Amino acid sequence: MTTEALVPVFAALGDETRWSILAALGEGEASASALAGRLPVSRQAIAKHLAVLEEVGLVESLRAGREVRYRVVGAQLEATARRLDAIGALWDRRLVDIKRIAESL
Amino acid sequence: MTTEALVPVFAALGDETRWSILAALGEGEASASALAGRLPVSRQAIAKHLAVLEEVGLVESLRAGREVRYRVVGAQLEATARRLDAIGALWDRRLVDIKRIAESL
DNA sequence: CCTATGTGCAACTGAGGGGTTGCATTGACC
DNA sequence: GGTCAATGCAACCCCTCAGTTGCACATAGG
Repeated sequence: MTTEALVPVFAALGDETRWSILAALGEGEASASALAGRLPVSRQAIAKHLAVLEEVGLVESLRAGREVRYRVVGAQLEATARRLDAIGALWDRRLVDIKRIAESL
Repeated sequence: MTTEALVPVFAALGDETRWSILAALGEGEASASALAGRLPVSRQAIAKHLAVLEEVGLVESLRAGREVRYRVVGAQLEATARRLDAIGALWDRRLVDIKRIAESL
């Protein structure tokens, strides 16, 4: 569930409208139509965004009769955050190494 | 230095070529021309990417005579990771609250 | 001084993505 | 069964952006 490629996740997070959707979903599950009532974009636009978000695991869907409710997946955000932090630490470590080498000259 | 809007940072991270650049810079400082020798894109394309990365604080530049060397900023990645983790935790907490409410019925 | 190399600026092209409208379909409810 | 609301699908527009080429400018080195 967390083995997804991470670049597409960032691409998904690099859009203001999708953050609006995530923020709205953060206050509780909602369907595409319900979200369309709260955001200044059409239902189809929201449906596309939800498809993107679900593709990268930031959101999950549940059928409830004729409607499809979406829920935010905090775990995916946290997993992404951990990976990002690990990479940053790696880069920092390398810079530290270079500095140490320079100081030892 | 870490008070930047975070959506543009994710947009910057949502591109494979930019990750290639970051990975290459992770092995040490380099100029745009040097990077162009290692990556399958033109120098100007890399220059544009570096401008984007510098704009969001993921990279910093240093003039060295006639060339401009770029360096990755691990701290910015880590700061972004922390913010991401905080948001994920918020959403998780809310889901927990909902669950607790449901169980108390 | 002349040449090499590294940058910067500008214009252009092509593809992808955000957004829209319209229509078909499916399921809930009287 | 008929109606209404929610979803799904498809075509389309527009704009952004990644990438290119071409040329002008600056600087290190012989």
